[in-house]
Amino acid sequence: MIKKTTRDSILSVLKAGLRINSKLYSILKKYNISEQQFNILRILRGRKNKPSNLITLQERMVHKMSNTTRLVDKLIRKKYVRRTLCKTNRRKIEIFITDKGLEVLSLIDPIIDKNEELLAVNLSEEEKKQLIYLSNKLAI
Amino acid sequence: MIKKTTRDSILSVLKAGLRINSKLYSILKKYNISEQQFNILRILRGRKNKPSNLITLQERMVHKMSNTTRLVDKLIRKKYVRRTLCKTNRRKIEIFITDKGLEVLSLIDPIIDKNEELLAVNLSEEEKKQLIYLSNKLAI
DNA sequence: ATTATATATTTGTTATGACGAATATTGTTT
DNA sequence: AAACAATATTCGTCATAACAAATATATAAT
Repeated sequence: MIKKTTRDSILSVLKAGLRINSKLYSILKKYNISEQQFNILRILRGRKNKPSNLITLQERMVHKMSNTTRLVDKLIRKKYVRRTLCKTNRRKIEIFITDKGLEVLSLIDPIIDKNEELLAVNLSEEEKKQLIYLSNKLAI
Repeated sequence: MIKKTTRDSILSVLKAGLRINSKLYSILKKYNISEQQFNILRILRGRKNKPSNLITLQERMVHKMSNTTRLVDKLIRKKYVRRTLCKTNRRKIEIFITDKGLEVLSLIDPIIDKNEELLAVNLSEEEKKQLIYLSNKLAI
């Protein structure tokens, strides 16, 4: 018989994750950008001018691998990223964030930050550290 | 400037939630049942023989409201639930779990339980309680 | 009674996720 | 070099999520 605390700890984290997800999602929606697209833009910015290929992106994405090809397609259509063929290895593509992509990020970032602060407002600094520690030990 | 602990606490919980999700999903997939369908079946079982309508289900579902009508459709096709019209209020439908639905639950339950225990294996009883407390304070 | 409003469900549409197959290129083995 | 395996990406398909609109019934207001 499974312990109630076991089940509840998993359920609590699952639900908290869903609440976070839906909050961030509702913000990004206004900018006509999906969470995963946002995630890709942030990864690209983080890599400065180093090019990224699809596998690099997939590895670093928060969410499960979806269809990164098509996610990038959508970002290209919005002119937030550009894609070129890798010259040394023609199987690879190289993906860069554009100035327009950086702009939209700088627009969204402070709003996400503010909301993340709101999401965590009930936790003290010590509690946040504890939560990081504990949730990292869950489900690995 | 947002604190690293704030951002990390949210990211850790988000990722832990995704890990839980993907673990449970991969189990249920083998039984050709989605998480949300499983969730509905458990809710129905929990309500014994009391009928449930769509709104009851929606309120209790862990995941965001998807399309409950169609989820129930799929469960009916598998003969795990049945649906009748409410006699006193013809806007409502009444949904019940069938014996076949109960059977499939009793098949899956122990496997889910075992995996939930595995997911939480690195946490002590005290830590689980702490995690429940902290994650419930996040994102509300 | 007629109109308006609220409730409960269903349906249509678009976008995305999951996953496997297909294609192209590169690297390795014989 | 030919055959084969490994790597990187793209494409096809189906299921589901998100959301809006439509439909049907019930309740309330005039």
